[in-house]
Amino acid sequence: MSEREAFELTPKGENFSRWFDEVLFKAEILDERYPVKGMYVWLPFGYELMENVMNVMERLMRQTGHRRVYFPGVVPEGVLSREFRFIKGFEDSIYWITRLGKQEIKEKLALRPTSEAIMYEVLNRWITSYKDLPLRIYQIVPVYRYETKATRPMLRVREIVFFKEGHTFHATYEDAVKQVELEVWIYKKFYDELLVPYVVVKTTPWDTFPGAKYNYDLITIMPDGKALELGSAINFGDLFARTYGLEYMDENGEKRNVNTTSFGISERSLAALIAIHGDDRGLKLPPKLAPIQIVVVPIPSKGYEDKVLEYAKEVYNALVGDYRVELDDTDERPGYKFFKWEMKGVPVRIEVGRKEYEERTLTLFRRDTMERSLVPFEDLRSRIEPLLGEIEEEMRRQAKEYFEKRTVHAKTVEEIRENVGEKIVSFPWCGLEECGHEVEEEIGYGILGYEENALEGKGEKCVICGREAKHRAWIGRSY
RNA sequence: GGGGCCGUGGUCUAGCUUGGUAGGAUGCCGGCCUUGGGAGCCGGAGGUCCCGGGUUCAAAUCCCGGCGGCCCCA
Repeated sequence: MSEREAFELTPKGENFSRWFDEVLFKAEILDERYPVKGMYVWLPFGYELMENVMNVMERLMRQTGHRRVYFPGVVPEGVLSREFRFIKGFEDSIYWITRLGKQEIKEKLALRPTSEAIMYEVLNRWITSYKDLPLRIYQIVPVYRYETKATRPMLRVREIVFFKEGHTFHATYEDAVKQVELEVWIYKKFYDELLVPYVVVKTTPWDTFPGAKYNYDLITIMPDGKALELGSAINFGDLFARTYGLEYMDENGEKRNVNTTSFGISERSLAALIAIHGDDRGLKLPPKLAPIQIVVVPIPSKGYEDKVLEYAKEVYNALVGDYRVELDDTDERPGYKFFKWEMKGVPVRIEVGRKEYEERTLTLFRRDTMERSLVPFEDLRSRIEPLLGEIEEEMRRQAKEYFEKRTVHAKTVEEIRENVGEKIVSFPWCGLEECGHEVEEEIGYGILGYEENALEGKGEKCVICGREAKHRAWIGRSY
């Protein structure tokens, strides 16, 4: 990639991986040239975008009674390894601190791979009575996981920078069940706002997070046909609490175990947004999340340089304060600026040249459809709001179409085989473990999860045993 | 986990087979001319050739080891 091709991308349909790496760099989301594998520099534009994404989630979290906290980023080995089932899923991927300055350390410290152990260690002092429950907290911190597989920017990293993890504590199992339903609701609202399509599935018992009763995953599909896990809502029941001595006293003075859940998102959510909506010209950002919603580009011509620039400033001033707007008065040529702002996914561009100055009009360009329209200056403010809404609706429509094109419902194993790989395939499943395993063996991929009772009463038959199917299970390649 | 490709001014690269003056493009700085979809011309600055060791009169080039990056497959 040379600077000459600063605004050129490998076509997305030709090589998605390459397209994705290039767009992250050229749209100035990440600088991938940091000399530690799997760790990347977040550039200002990318950071602002990610902040906007996180703000959507934080708003939802606060609305539903979660409060932000901070727990330390290192944890002693003894605390971390107390729960064997827990560490089992992570033991190969932990970063250990084994020295302090020149001295060998007495007890190794781990960089947090997630924060359950760190929090639970302290929370048994916070929670003593039923009156302390429920407790809902979250934090946004980096977590470290030594990925042994090939790393990928934003998708498979060794430092997850924007890990937003919610942890909740409840008196009863039923309360925890309700909480997980709330978490799924939060996820849905969140990804609806990101314009990222998804399916919510329960994971199979044999693929459930170690130490969990069950968990729900949100799954989307990347342009290369692979499933990407977008988030997980986990019900631990009292399994974790028992290990860490999390107990409370109920109304009758009896000791009981706390029930806990956790859920989280990361920059993968942004990766999905970028991957699904971007095109061969770069990013396409939802108006609500774009760091710059509107860019004003003056197009000077001989003798009109000052007048055009003045007019462009007038346009800028009419919008600033209500919108995230930028006036690009840099000394570049218009064509260069067009490519640049399209790469960055700015939803609306306002072009202002001699013609617009003389007519007192504006040319509006929308990134999603690449269409231009001419409007009188007086109509600008009344036109811009509906336009941003239209762009969002169009992007939502495109996302739906995208998802439908990459999924299919199969009725037989043969049908699954014909489609899997290219698509993510759903199929009727009776719910029996042996039937699930048999599908996985026949197809060669794992079941991603199932939509619980989605097919109840629909008369569909399990693809293996032919009995009445209860669930719609999903299978396919995944990240 | 298996296989493959690669590392040279800020960026992308030529040179490596056959050891001998590091070349180009782009970007950057100054100037001129321009501006409706990546302009052009003139001048200028910018280099531990990823790191360590070895072979050699001589290493970007050959050998060994390490580090880092990318791609494909599972």
